[in-house]
Amino acid sequence: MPKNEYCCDCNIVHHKAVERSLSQMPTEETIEALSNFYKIMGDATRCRLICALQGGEMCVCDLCNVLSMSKSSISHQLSKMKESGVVKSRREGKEVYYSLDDEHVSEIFATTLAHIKHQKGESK
Amino acid sequence: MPKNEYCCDCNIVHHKAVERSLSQMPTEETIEALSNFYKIMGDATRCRLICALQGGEMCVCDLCNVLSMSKSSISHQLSKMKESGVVKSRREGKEVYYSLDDEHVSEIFATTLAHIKHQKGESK
DNA sequence: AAAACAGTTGAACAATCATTCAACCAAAGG
DNA sequence: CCTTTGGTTGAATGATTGTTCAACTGTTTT
Repeated sequence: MPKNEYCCDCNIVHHKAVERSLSQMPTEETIEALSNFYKIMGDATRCRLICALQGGEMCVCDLCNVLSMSKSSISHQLSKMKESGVVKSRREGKEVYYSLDDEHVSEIFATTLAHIKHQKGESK
Repeated sequence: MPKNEYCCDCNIVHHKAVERSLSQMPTEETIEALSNFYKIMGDATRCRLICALQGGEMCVCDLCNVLSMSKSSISHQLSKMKESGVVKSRREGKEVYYSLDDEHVSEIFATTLAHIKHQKGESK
C-alpha cells in the first residue's frame, strides 16, 4: 500500500479532520492580514505608543519624551503604524500630531489585557 | 533658558500631556506581556495553526498536512505556542494531540477579524 | 531486543526587523 | 534669503526569528 498523497511520511493522518480543517481555513489573504496586524502590535515600542495615544493626540516630540527614545526611531515606528491603519497624523505648523486611527484597536488591546491578567492569575 | 530635562532637542514639549501619558502608562511587565502575546500571533504559520485547531484537537502529523509543512517546523512553532499558553498538548500512544488552551484567543481572533474586514470595507 | 514510527530538539542559515546615524524636507522667524 | 526647528527618510548594523537538516526521544510492533 502506497503512502498517502500528503506531505509527510506518517500513516496515521486523520483524513476527515484534515479535510474539515482545510475546508474552514480562511483565505491566504485573510491569514496574511491577520498576522500582519499582530506583527504591528507585537513590539514593545509600538505597544507603548498605542498606550500613550489612548489619552488623545500627541506630537512626535511629546512621544519621544514619553518613551525616552530618539525622534528618528519614533518616526520610523509611527510611519509603519500609519501604513497599517493603526494611527493617523495631522500637521499643524511645524508639528505633526498623531492619534489612534481606530477605536477597534483600543478594544482589542483591552481584551488582550484582560486575557493577560486572567492568564497571570492562573499562574500555571 | 536651558533646554528642558527631557530626551530630545525640541522646545515645544506639551508637558501636561506628557505627564498625563506617563502617569497612565502600564508597567514595563505589562507592556512586555502584551507585545509578547502579539508577537506569538504575528506569524502566518501560527495563525494558520490556530485556525486549524478551532475545530478541535489534531495531531502534529494532521497539522503538517493541513499546512503542507514539515513536522519539524510545525513542532517548533507548536512548542513556542505552548510555552506562551496558546495551545496545550496530550500524548496518546505515539501521537501527540494539540488543542487551543484558551477560549480567549478565539475571541481576540474574532474581534481582530472583524476589525480587518471593517478596515478593508472602508478601503481608504 | 530490534526496527519502525510520531514527534522533539539544537545548530546553522537566511530573512526580517528595530535602532542609529546622517542627510534631508517643510514650515516659521528673523 | 538664510537660519532654526520639528519631523522624515534611506542605508547600515546588530539582534531576533522561521525553516531546514540531522540527530535524538519515547512509544509501539514484530
